[in-house]
Amino acid sequence: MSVRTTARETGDSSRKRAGNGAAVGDVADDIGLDALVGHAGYAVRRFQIWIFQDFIRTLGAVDIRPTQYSVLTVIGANPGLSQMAVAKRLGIERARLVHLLDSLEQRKLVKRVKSKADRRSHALHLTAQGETALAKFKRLAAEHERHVEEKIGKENREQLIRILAGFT
Amino acid sequence: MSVRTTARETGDSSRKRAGNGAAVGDVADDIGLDALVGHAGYAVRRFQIWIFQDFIRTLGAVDIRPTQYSVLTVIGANPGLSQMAVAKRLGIERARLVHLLDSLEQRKLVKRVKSKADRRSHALHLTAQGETALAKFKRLAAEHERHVEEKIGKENREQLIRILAGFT
DNA sequence: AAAGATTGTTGTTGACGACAACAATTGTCC
DNA sequence: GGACAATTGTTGTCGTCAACAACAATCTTT
Repeated sequence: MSVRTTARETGDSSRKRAGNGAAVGDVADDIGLDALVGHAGYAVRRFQIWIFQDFIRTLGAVDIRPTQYSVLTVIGANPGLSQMAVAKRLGIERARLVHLLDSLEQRKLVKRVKSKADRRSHALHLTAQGETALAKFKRLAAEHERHVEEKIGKENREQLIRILAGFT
Repeated sequence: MSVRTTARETGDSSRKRAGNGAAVGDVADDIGLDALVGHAGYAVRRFQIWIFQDFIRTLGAVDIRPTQYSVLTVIGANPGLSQMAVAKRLGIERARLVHLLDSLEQRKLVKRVKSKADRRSHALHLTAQGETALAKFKRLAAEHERHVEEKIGKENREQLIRILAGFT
């Protein structure tokens, strides 16, 4: 199967599958992906890379990465949560959350308050500075979301969110 | 594996947006995500993690990870490609591809043939063993794809692939 | 032929997920 | 009430992965 070709290296060769049209263009030199098309995971991975890069770039001025943003958002919406609760909600290891919070606390965006109900745990809160900062982050995140719309279309973005709502 | 079976309890309550329905269930204890809902990137990230885990698990018996599969697929469809061409096509660093190929070559699935046209580059080919192995991998990948269908629905999967076709 | 670009390679850095072990604390069971 | 198990935050290790930087060998350009 698929033995033919002398195919010089970089060279195009193989008249490929014209049916698709366009595609990334930037990346696609013109090599036939064939079997890779139709794999949901591959498309999702590539899209996820793109969307994260845009997020990081758009929020670059405030130096906030996607994971940090999700942590701040959850704490902002649910003040007093324990680290365990936040970690479970976002699907990240509590060990990883420690470093994330160390960083955010160092930047005075979050504070760990010793819980009196359970002296093992910390109640997480945004600082006043953290609140105003998060408001700014949200505006930038909204801008990023507009980039997504421009990229895949307004309806497609909504479709996407609807389809994947179960994973949120 | 390692599907942590959520223990009860987050001691939060705070009933929030119940309108969503279902959701992951495993993850969502009941903490309001609020602003996180509506962010395409977050949903995509969570979905991508799920889909990769299923892929890795489904192809676990043959010890093939998503990136390895994509490399084999591209080489199988375009024999003779250079490492640079494969890397560019898949959007991975050529430095990273070196290790990937080292591994695949060690397993006798791929061979690097010195190109006589350009003595800097290697022409990549599947070995005979690699061809038959890839056929098996593709059957398992198809099974994985069926898992995706079961998870999000047949039409939704097709919608997804259609929406993200530009990134493939 | 000299200067510059490309290819494969090695190495480093940092974000990230998965685990394991630990002290402090709480919960449970007898 | 007290021994034992479970939970919480923490530290550390390991492996994956993207992003760079540097390098030797080899084109390509002038």
